[in-house]
Amino acid sequence: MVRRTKQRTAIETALREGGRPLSPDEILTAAQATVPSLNLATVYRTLKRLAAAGMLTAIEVLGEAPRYRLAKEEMHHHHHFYCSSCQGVFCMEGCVEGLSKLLPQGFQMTGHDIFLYGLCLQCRK
Amino acid sequence: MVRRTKQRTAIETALREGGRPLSPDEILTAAQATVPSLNLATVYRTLKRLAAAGMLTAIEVLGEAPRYRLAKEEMHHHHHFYCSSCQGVFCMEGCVEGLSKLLPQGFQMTGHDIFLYGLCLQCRK
DNA sequence: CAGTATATGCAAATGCATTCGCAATTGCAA
DNA sequence: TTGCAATTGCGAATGCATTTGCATATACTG
Repeated sequence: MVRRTKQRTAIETALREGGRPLSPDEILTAAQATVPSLNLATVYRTLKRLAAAGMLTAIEVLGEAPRYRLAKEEMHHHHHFYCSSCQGVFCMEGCVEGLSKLLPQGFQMTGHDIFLYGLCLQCRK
Repeated sequence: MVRRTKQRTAIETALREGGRPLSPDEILTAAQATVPSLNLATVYRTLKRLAAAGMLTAIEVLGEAPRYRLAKEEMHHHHHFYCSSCQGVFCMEGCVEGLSKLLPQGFQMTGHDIFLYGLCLQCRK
């Protein structure tokens, strides 16, 4: 039977209110504001449980630990922005046209990813 | 003093003739056609040396080992295609317009990456 | 051709994100 | 409130790409 613990609540709250995909460490830090004793292993266990329940989506980042987000917030097609100052990942609405014109002759495209790099609003100040 | 050994020659040849960015393992396999005794550690040592000399560019792949390519072949702006069947990475010419319209208000873009996924010509057959 | 510093192969070591074992803790049904 | 199974924290273990130590092999100068 699944129990509702303060660590799980804190982790899910962190994910829900993060406003952007979070790395396991970012989740740990955010949730420790509520449950200081929280352990990284527990974060991973909870992420795994959420993922098994299909409630979590992973966002891979080039050369870094993946970021996680509640699936329902990640549902629609969109892309990500990576802040090279704070290492944060942000979601961006919309997409672009004409990607298939990049495709080499005879290749078949099933999907795509776009990553923009730069400075987020906070770090730009 | 730097020596020209058959393993280095084989590794550089593999990179030069690969026609696409290669992973350390792909480089190992390709170069072993010439030097069967070649060791993965030697591949890494050679890649490191090339990188230190600025002759090598790394292409990060989501959740996988990076691919490497001689810098002069990677010079111009372009993007990559990942074949989900053979795990190969291919270069694509060209780029797309309108990326900056994705940018959230107040964010500053310094660069971008585009990855297309699908099947390469070989795997489609 | 000999001498030696550079390279190699091998296996062991690292660094890392992630997972596990286990004893102690804690929700929650009765 | 009680009892126990689900959870947790902790440290040790894993899996992985990559690096290193060292004895052996080899390229290259003289």
